[in-house]
Amino acid sequence: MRSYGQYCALAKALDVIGDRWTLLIVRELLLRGACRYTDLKNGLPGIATNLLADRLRDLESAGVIERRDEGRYALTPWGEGLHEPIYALGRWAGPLMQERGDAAFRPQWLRHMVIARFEGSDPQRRDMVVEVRVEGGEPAALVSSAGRVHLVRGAAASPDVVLSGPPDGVAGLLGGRLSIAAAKSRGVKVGGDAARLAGLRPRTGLPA
Amino acid sequence: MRSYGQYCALAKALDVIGDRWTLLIVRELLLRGACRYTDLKNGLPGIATNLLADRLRDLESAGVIERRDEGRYALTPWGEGLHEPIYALGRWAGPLMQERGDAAFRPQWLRHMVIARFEGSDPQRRDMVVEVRVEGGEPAALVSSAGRVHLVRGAAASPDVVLSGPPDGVAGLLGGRLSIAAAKSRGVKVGGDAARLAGLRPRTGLPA
DNA sequence: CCGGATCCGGGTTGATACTG
DNA sequence: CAGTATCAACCCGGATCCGG
Repeated sequence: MRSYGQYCALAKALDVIGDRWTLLIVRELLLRGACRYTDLKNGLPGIATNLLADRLRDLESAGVIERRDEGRYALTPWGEGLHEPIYALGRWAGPLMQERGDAAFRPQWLRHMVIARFEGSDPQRRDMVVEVRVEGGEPAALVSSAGRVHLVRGAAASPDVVLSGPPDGVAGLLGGRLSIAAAKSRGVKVGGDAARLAGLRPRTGLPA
Repeated sequence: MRSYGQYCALAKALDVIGDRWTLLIVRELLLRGACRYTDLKNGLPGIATNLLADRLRDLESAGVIERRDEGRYALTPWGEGLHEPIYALGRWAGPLMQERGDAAFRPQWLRHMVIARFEGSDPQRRDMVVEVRVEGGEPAALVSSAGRVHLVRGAAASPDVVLSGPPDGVAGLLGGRLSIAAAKSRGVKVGGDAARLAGLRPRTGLPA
């Protein structure tokens, strides 16, 4: 990318990650850890293969990613630091997630939404396990424990709540944009004690 | 901009602010409040006039900015929400600010750097006034009071410390990348009790 | 001077085909 | 699997021009 030529931190940041597709590549690496070329291509529907190769080269020479064993790509420690701006952007764009339309979806992106909303520790958070089954993806378990929320792969052993349905419905409910009733009307099935979901307590602005 | 067509909050955010120059326009509006077209053009050295007009149209139709009285452009409440991701990106890019080279500089960007590093309240922060005189700009006063740091226009009445010199030296010192000695070797003059600067206490990760 | 609009050359992106 | 090659379409940058 052409540099903005401005002695300003934001402009310098955009010199590195401002190109088209670049930040989405970092998103995939944040979500999934070290990835192979084909994993990235699959997690970035719509990218042209030459652009992916170009961006990976640029990111590596900028020091954001590095090549690991077996040709895997991974973020450097500095690259991991893009965590904060990326999730901040995701939270900002929450209102744009109302309609899915015909946009592509990958189940791993649900993890992104959960991190954006429940990141950090909240002592008042209730312990619980929510099984999440989004159409077209493998099941995952949202685990709230010791004040923190995680999303792990695989079905839950004994979930308190089970959520299943289309991506936009499940995402709207987990993202706090849809009430349980509204989510149901979008095709989401809620099993178990739905009222417990309120105990997840989304972040208010406190990280760490 | 062409949409990524992905049902992911980050991709949706980039659909809106991912175009070249767009986030820098928002930076100027965050720093200076409502701006006229010419103010923006001046704060964005290197932008082509047609691109500025295009971006302003796009941002308005997306709901990020709105036109006020006398043709001024201002952020909407949603647009103001870009504060967090923008300053997070600025903090991430701190290491890239080592060398100024021949990059353009505007004195108002110093404010951006101060916000990125000292944003939020810290009860252990010491009260003080630091006058900042960067070459080519009008003087400003960095005021630490009641745990918060602000940068206001104009010379200080009775500053505890006076900083003056070239942009990269002053920015390096305020940004924590240069020691006082290193900043002096880059042409920064430090008047008053330089040791007091340590009492500013940069943010550790706690907002609000 | 302010606030753009128009035009054009060159660079970037996107889609597809191809290769070790 | 992991890219490279090619080429058309689009976007960006720079210059110029125009109405108030």
